[in-house]
Amino acid sequence: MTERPDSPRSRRERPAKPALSREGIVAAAVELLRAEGLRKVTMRRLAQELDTGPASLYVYVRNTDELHAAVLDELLGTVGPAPREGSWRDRLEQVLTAYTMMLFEHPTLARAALTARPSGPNYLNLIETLLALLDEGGVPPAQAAWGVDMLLQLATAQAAEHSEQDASPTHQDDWDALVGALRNASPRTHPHIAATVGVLLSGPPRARMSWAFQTLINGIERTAVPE
Amino acid sequence: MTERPDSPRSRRERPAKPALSREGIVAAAVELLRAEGLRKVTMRRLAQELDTGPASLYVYVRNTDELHAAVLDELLGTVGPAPREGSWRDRLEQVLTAYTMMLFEHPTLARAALTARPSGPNYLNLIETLLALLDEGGVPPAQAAWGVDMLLQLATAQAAEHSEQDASPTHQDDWDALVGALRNASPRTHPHIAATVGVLLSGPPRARMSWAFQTLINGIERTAVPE
DNA sequence: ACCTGAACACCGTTCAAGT
DNA sequence: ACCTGAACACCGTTCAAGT
Repeated sequence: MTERPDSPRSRRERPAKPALSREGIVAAAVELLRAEGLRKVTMRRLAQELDTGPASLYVYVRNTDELHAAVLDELLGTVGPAPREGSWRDRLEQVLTAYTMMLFEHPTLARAALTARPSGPNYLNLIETLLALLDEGGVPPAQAAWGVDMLLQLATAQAAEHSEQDASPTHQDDWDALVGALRNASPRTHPHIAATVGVLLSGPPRARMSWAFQTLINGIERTAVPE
Repeated sequence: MTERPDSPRSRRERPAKPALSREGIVAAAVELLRAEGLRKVTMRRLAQELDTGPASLYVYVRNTDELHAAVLDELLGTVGPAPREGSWRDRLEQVLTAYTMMLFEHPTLARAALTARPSGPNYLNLIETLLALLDEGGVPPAQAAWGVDMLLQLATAQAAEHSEQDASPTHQDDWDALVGALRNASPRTHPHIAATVGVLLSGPPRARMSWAFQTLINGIERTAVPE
């Protein structure tokens, strides 16, 4: 299951030397992300892809983090608007799930998103959608406002953590080590772990994700913001 | 406000060439983290600190991620046991806050913790403590089990995101850009953002963190796990 | 003004060769 | 067996110099 670059030049036939521009750079970065993953979206590699030296990119992009944030906002456009059917709760979960799924495909991007917050139009639209749904559900505006932050954080963290894509051997080993440690926990020193280890590790990821969103929504509904 | 290595050899006088061992390596990594931050905890730099070549470390540590996970578990020992005073809710929040604060000092480590889960004894103890407190609060075991995962995820994500330490100019600029974008959101296209922008950005970080923990605890208390 | 070659100061990881 | 020098294949970012 190795990665295919798909085709080094897609979209158009790439004229000999397209003029540099921020949009062009970001577009090339997205293309590169799709083809080879974020780990390859480096200044040097991107410059190579654009037939120039790395220094040239710094005219349009402050640094690597900013580049990644721009890529994220671009991908956010993929998520699409809220569905029209179902309860506000279901629709809220659907939007969050769609956002999470998009990030699942690019775990490294999710990790970046946790720190470098995007501020592009697509991110704003997402926030607006979430606020509107919470409002529709009768959640007081203050709780909705603080809650949106948590919902996005949860979605991002889920993606950064559980990403199935990231089947790197190390990741798997870490997980196995944790599972082993939990299973072997002594009932004497760690009674609660021993008693609950079955549930601790149970449930398909989808079910846990759904439960997580509902749990957080329930909390947001019921927890007043300090005045 | 530049970083001081404090003193290249601390603790003991460092004999000419201490024998390599996993513990020695991890200890040196923690020392290096404290002195210069996780960004400097690289295989090469660590090897240099230990007077050897980078290849030698690979005998004891699988790779950089595993090294970071080991460092995290080591720091977890710092967090200490649950307090004895106060309601289970307060104590739960205190433990989570202590954990978060520890991670706040090392944002990069928090980011790493999101993916490379530790499985050392200190991590197990933390899980046990959280389970015990939820149990004391009468939260059904299944909800507590899934909830612990979320609580740790939230704490980690908070640290990775809001870390005040990470006052890197880029981070600040990103944030300013987002604030600007929210403030300028048109009431026509983004009515909910426009109406709520005050609260969206309000509140001291501590208050928001506390609210976030309480919100999640409330949700966990009230949301049944699918059978 | 805009662009970039070349350099600086780093990385992780592997492996053949040494002790 | 255990250890490691040296190499491979990369990084981000800066800046003096060119057009």
